[in-house]
Amino acid sequence: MNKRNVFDVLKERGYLAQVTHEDEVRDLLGSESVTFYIGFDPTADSLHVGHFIQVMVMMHMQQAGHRPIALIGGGTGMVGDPSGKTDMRKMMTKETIDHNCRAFQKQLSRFLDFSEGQALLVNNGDWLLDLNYVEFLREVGVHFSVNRMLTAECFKSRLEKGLSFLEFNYMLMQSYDFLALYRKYQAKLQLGGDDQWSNILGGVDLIRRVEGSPAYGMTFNLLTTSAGKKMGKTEAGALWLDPDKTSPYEFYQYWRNIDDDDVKKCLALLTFLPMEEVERLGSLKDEKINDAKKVLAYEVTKVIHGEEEAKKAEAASQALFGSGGADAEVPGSTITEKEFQDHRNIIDLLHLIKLIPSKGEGRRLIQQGGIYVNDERIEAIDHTLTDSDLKDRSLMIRKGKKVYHKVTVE
RNA sequence: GGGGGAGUACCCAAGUGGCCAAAGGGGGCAGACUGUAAAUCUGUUAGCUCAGCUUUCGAUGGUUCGAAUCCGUCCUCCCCCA
Repeated sequence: MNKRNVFDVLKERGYLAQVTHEDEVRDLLGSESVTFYIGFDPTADSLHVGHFIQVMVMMHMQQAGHRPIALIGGGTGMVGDPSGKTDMRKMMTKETIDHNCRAFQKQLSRFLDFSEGQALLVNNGDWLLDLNYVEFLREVGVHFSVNRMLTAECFKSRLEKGLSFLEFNYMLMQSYDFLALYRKYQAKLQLGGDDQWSNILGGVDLIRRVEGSPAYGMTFNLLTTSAGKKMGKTEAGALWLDPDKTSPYEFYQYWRNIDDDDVKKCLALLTFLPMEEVERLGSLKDEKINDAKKVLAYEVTKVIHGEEEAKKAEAASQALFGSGGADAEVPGSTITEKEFQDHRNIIDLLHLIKLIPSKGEGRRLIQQGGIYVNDERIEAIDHTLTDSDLKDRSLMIRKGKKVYHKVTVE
């Protein structure tokens, strides 16, 4: 542990948003192995890039010799965090939550070393679900001032739109998590996205009051674009870590196409490249910054999907957009001879391979000149494909400028 | 529990008997320009067998030649009072 203080690393890379006690936390992280935790609520069956920032932090921390606890919110998920949300969350069934928890576990174990207790994975359902209401109120509830809670930033938007008592309790539950982890594993530090600030403070205060011991909290910047919007959104919704929900190719392409202004930030937050390299790549201008985007896309894809998938995605992108070899694995689908014969009409085929959600959309696309077959623009909405369109039993369809889809007939 | 208000397409939001598949904005998609970027401009954005038809304005049942718009019931949410 002769490395730099991880606190400085996190700060330099731009993760830090708020810290409860900056100097103390820095000293602590520099002097001993600290057990810390980050919670993940199982709101979907895969983590997405928003979560990934937190995972990156955990990796940095673990590399620096600290012990991460990944907390999966099997208990808090039953309530739903109202922080920053404008609408009430849909209540999820217990089955869904369990299913999502397992998916999270699987994904997290790819990024952190859980062997020999170097990192822990716990589920707060283990202690939250069997709580006795009155006991909980007496032990935890007494320490919370409703007056103060109401002034918390995280409830602000909900005080205008409505907030149920169920969700109002979320803060207490998360605070109790911290206390439980403190007691069980001596966790002294809770990390989280900046939207978790109020919830984290709740836990820090609770431990200080109940145990009379110091506890700390620290939040990280959310992944936003330079325009301030949440990043990691695609037309299909979030950018998922699950390759079945967002393919490595799509994933790679997302980062390849990111705004110039966001390149440097993403390199720092989402890759392990040394900061000198981040600085160098991030300061490239105009066309040159495309090189930085390629590095970014490759590196992020590598961390999440592995080197092999990253190379494939890179090769496919090169083949489609550059001058690379044509035999790379480009995205596409395989159909049978019969399906091809039955869908010779271009719109039918587009619909079959799910490149368009409806045939009306297909007509519009063609009328606007957005569909290409083997690099030739399709002009008529009743265009019919022939066998001679098949080159090597396949044809390349392009939708718009960037969506490539190779159809192979078997 | 009493009183008031609201539920409209992916989101916000106009529309209060026919001219409404429904203004406007956001977002999405496509075209132009580019650097597989951003900004900008243009078009488009319920479905289908597309100059025609079908389904949509919280749910359901009515009134009417005709309803997102009127009436009844129900559901959900918000505000004020208790």
